[in-house]
Amino acid sequence: MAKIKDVAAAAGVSPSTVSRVLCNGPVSDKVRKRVEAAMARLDYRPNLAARRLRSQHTDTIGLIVSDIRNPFFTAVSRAVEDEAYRNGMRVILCNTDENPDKEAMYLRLMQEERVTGVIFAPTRQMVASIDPQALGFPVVMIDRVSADAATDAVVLDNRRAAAQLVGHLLQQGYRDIGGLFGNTSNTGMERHAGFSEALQQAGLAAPARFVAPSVEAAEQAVLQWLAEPARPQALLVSNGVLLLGAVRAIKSAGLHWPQDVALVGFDNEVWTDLLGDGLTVVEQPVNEIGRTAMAMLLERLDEPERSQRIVVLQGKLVVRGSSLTQ
Amino acid sequence: MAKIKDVAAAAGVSPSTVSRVLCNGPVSDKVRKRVEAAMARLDYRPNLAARRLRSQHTDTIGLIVSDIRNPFFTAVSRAVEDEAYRNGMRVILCNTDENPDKEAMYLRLMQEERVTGVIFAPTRQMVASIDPQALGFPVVMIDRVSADAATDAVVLDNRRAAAQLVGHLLQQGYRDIGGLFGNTSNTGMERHAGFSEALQQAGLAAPARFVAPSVEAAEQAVLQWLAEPARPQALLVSNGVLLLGAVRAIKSAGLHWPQDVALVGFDNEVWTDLLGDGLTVVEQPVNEIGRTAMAMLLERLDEPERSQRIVVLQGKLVVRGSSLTQ
DNA sequence: ACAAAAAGTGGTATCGATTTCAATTGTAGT
DNA sequence: ACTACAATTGAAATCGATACCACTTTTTGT
Repeated sequence: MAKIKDVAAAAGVSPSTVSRVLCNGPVSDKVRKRVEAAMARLDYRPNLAARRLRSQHTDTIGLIVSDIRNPFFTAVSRAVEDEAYRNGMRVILCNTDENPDKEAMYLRLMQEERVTGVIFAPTRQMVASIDPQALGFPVVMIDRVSADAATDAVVLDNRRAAAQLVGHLLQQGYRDIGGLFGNTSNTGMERHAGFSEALQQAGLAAPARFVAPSVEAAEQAVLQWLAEPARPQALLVSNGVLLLGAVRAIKSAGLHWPQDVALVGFDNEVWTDLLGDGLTVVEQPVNEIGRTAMAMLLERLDEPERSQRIVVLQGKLVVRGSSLTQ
Repeated sequence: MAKIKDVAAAAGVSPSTVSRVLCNGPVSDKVRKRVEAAMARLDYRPNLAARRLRSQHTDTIGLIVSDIRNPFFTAVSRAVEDEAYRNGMRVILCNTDENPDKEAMYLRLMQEERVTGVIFAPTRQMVASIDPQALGFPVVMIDRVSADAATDAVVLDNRRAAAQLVGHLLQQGYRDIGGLFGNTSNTGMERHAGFSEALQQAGLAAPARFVAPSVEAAEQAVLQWLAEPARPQALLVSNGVLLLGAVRAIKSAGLHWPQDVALVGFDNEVWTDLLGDGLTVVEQPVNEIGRTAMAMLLERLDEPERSQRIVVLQGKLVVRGSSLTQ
């Protein structure tokens, strides 16, 4: 494969000049044409490893999420990648499965890659132990981070969103409301806080359960909960994955919403409007989260000393049949 | 950030020796311990760009798909990444949106990255024009490739799967069967072929329509088709994305399956068993496709001269209520 | 037309690792 | 104890680009 020296020789110029053509440096039009012709003739491809080593910037960002199969992360990652490629950067995607060891391993890998920056959806545990300053690259946290975090971050207003769902249920006349939350992420904790506060303000109990962030765990938990005598009239579920589990549980118990149990949740996934009269959910602005995270990263790179910033986005309440008493 | 020379100095050895520790070369235990201690003390992280440049292998593979938000590709990509990281390789993910220009651009990028290999789900257009030999790295095609392709590939037996669906519909007594296919991928073409053959063998017409691979396009097409006087009794839809569009169309037309129109399709997505009595689909072995593609790539790297191989996997017919006449 | 400034070009060092080859040390056999 | 051979180690070259500096050529202003 041709290298820069070959191109230089073929075009009758020095390697420096070829490099300048590649990087849009100052080159006369005549020479530029000649060099470009030589590149085309030799089918030249600059070696990115060499370029990165010498120039000391990798134009690569890391995106660390729990599981790309979670539609929330799928959507965010697509937005991040589009924005990254648009800015001439590449993305390395890592799935941690909510496992702090994997998180640590991938952060280490990011250091070896000398990435320009990282967008990170951490577990609760990692949020507590991480020191973003010591990493050597800027980090923008998404999801799963409390509003007092010590890094740049893009988050949903989780408390408010949960409170909105509770408010809607109260308005529909429900009083016996249970909450199901993921036990590994900060997001779950925040949504739980909003849920509790809203119910307490109404003078009601706020029974909550916490499960591992998987469809199966949620299905199991909801099945059991619905079989108990003190089963709630309405269920609030803290994300799309758990919501799917809840749906499966309710169906396999032979129950129906909203008659037997009302159901509301997070994440407006493609199937939420197809089930019966639809599921009431808070929709997260997934594209905006991804785009904003990438934009914040770029701004931080531009201006390393700017003060840390947290962007709080609002969810959108989408009311459908699963929570309407009519 | 510490470099290999610093570690060498701190451990009182030469850079070569540090390198040998890094690469599991021959080093005495005593020295290895000393070097590892120095690495830990200095918080050393090898620079992957430098290592790649010198060693001439990047341990990076490219994964080029149309859109990671298509659940089929989401699942495949997760399988590929797991397998890759397990083998000490990294993955660069690219979304082409079925756009041949983007495909070409990303292939070029892969060359600049000097990737070890690529896993690629190409459009029909690209399949026709690409010369995998000229790329400089091995390619394993997935999905979207006909059985006579000139590269390694992992594909579903699309003809047979489509024929299976048709067979099932025939057995249920349907005679008026329409097919909806994506117009950009080879997959759509193959499934159409299987569909046509099966119906012709039964002496029946095989009305087919082709649309852009998006939910909206499918919804539009199905809405229109169902409004025509000669509307089919049963509809076969060629992938999960189009299937979602068909579901939306049937719902918004106020129709029900299987009474008004039977519906069968591809891709066993999470929501397919939640709608009414469920949708009959052919499930693709998504994990196996990803794992196999990665494994084939590794084998090819191991043995560049082995003869080209195509692995044909079988789909699994999952019968649900949407196609049962009872 | 001339000085000063700007633009274009080439030579060489360098990024941070691995590789190659030579040198040294250690080990075993007789 | 001496040779032969294996196991470790170090010195220097190298991967393929860019950065820096010096030099030449062109442009600009007066």
